[in-house]
Amino acid sequence: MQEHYDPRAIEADAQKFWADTRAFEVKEDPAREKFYCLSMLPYPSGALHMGHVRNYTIGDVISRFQRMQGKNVLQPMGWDAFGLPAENAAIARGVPPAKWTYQNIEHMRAQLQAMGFAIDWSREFATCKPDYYVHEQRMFVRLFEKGLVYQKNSVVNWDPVDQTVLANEQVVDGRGWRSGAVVEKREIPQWFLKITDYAQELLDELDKLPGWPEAVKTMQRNWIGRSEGLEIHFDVEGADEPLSVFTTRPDTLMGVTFISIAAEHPLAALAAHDNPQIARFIEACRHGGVSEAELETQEKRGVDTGLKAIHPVSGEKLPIWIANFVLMGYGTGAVMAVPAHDQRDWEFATRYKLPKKIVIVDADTASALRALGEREALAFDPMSVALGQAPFENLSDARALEEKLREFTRRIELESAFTERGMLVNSNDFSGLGFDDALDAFARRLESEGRGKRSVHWRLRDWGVSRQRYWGCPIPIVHCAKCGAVPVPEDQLPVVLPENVQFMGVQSPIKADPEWRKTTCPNCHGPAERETDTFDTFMESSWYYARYTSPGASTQVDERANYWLPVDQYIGGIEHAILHLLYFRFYHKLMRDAGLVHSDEPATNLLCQGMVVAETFYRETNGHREWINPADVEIRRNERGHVVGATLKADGQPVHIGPTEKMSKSKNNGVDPQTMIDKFGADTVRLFSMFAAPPEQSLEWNEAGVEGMARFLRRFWREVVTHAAQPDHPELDPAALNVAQKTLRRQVHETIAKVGDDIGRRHAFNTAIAALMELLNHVSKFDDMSEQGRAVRHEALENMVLLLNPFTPHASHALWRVLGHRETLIEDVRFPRADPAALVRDSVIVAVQINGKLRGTIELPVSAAREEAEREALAEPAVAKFLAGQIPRKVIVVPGKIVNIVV
RNA sequence: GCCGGUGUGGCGGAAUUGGUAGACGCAGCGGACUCAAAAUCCGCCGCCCUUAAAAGCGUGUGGGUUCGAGUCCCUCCACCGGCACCA
Repeated sequence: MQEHYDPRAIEADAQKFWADTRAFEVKEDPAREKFYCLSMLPYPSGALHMGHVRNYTIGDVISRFQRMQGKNVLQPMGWDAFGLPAENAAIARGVPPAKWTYQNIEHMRAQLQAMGFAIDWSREFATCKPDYYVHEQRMFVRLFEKGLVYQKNSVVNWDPVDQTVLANEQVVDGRGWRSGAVVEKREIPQWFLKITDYAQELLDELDKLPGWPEAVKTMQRNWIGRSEGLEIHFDVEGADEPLSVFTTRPDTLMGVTFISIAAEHPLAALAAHDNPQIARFIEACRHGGVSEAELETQEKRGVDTGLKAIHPVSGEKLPIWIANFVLMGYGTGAVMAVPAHDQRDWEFATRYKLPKKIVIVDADTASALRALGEREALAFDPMSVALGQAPFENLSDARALEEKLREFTRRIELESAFTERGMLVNSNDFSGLGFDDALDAFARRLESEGRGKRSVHWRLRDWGVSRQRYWGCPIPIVHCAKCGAVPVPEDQLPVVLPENVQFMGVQSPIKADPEWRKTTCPNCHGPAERETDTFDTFMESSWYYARYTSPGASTQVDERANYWLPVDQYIGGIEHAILHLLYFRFYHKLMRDAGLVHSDEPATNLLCQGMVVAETFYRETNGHREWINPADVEIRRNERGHVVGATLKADGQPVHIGPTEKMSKSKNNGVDPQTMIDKFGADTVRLFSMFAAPPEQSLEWNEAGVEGMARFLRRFWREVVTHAAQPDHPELDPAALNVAQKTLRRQVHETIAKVGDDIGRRHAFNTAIAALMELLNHVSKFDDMSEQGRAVRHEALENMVLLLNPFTPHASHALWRVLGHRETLIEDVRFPRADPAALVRDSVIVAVQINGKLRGTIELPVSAAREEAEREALAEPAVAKFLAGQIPRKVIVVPGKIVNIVV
């Protein structure tokens, strides 16, 4: 065996062995416990980036660890192959998207294999192949028949120069990224999946996912956004139809001073009819992007329509305004405005000098009002309060209350809305009620008069799956002049996307080609046209996990799915916390309801890993920043190790140090994993990416740190090889060990316990590796060459090889043989278990504090009683000095940890 | 704007249930080995004052709870992720 650690040779050897023995191909085995470990599938963008390396290393560590627990572990891999970047490459370089995609897959597969991931490659697929997406089209047709699919108009970003729909990503500062033209909103018919039919279940079942991070579940709950409230109908002067609004704050109904409607609302069009100023405002609202972030941060503006709504309780006439922050897609496209109790309405009302009417007071004020016991007090308009003249018996109480109300109204008038729940005032016979009673009372009143009803609203909107792009799965619909939209019959599926195409400009080749869409109607057999939109790529990534379980199945999945599902551990980026992970859960329920799978949820445990970041460097000329790759920069430090500057290696001239940011092309701070693998080997890269940060935090790539990992592996290699060259030793006899031998053995078993817990339960891979480094430090210092000394060392090294195997499988594969083992497939050796007898300690160090400050430590037998601990603590010289004769008031003893003396 | 997260030495991070803050690694400093360099090995390494010892300070800010707070509560600040057509 090699004396020096040579990653290139040992990694090639181990990978060849795994490939030759098909070590990671698995099949269903009901007799064994299964473990399905899934990492989010990559988009084949061209080359592996560090985010992939991190994601798949985490998955691989968990997979190999679970396999060492004796489980039947499935770890598959595939390609999320449809998407926008392939079209961009096609437009820029003239390569067809399919060809570009397949080339990328070839390259990236080889890179994944060079990382030594324990993947069952026999199950691999790319989502852009017809034998994958045919099942998606069939499911869509069935959902269409079930009534879970519908078509409606929806707003998109429209580039008026390129004459194309833009993705939100392609809109930069409200302009098209290629043309620079100001984008417009345009409504076009699009297909939707009724995810809202599953809103309640998607919400409720979050409670049945203890293995998902709280942050993700909270984000999903907020995204689904169930809210209970009232739908209220306001009559509109001169209109036949009432105007409906939904509110979660019906208690503020008597504080409504105007109504805001979206620019796309039918009443807005009505008002614009004979008013060019309103028409201009609506036109202005058509510019800018459609993303929520953009709409919510734009300056709040509006225009009075001149129309009046009638308050359903007071009969008051309320102005109707068009406001740019009201979204037609949310709720009813109209909101009742209560400026005194809603911050957004407050800002709008302040800007346009609309009245604010206070109808809620805080608990404090409420109890003061109640204490006065004057029913009439509740009816006062706090805005024009004059309690001094009110018929109160106790004048000083009245004055104090008046002062309180003045301050309250001043704050609402000048500073901000009062948005908390409280007690109703100034609200006719509803005054004096709290939130819940007010909701009941208003609901009863409005329902009896047919002016409203209780209702539940969801923030969640139906899933729009239409994309006006070429490189996606064709939507299996035929448009017929006579029969309308008709789904393609199942026996005519798949509708195949042509792969050998040429891009002329930016338009989708299947939209540009007048022939492709020509077909006959499946219904009437007359001439008809195919849908030329394709599916959102989230469609493919919503069910790929199920397809891995059933390679080659003629249906979407077969019975094998119910052996493997649900996924036991899912791993991917936190950026997918909402959209992908919600569609993924939704699609699983669709498959369940189609009888394809038996479980309710697709994955029981979820780990969201943080991103990979790196330092940035740049030079600035005339305000233009030229970003320099970290690999080309040398850091300068002072004698204390503080960074004092950086220079370009090529010319020695200084460069600026920028912030540490997510690796990206634009900041040129990406580090190529391939370069790292070539230089250090896959095991070192794997080890560093697991050591540098806990998995859910961001990871800062640092080449000096990678060298540290290489150093550790070299030391470990040398330790094992040196030990293996020693003469054979007798069997380890725990009873015959001296103190130093016993100590090392205890450290070995403590490390076994810690590493197993850190990987299996905590997913704290970084501290697992730190514990192994610490143990290597202990082993290196242990220079006992006696027979039992060698036996203890052997036990230590053998266990370390196994504990490291999930992280550094190639090195462990080789070192297992160095230690004389004949069985070659290390994955079939079980993960070590700590020997409880080896963990026993005789004494323990206890900290002694005075008033919570550390003043000394004492060593006590493990079995020491409280009294003994207290006595020893007070006798400790450093402690006695601090006490200086003071009498302890109280002594707190936490056995084995701390003694705190309070004086 | 809304929702979620993070903040600890020069740097990445550790402290798992409220109990010795800084494990482990990097960088730095000193030394050994060497003709020399690399590699390797040994030691030091939060800040401040100091010859040293000792004390004091210290987990983004300000406050609170507790015998005891990086950890719990409130406030503010900064940064990161998502916001429905990037994947």
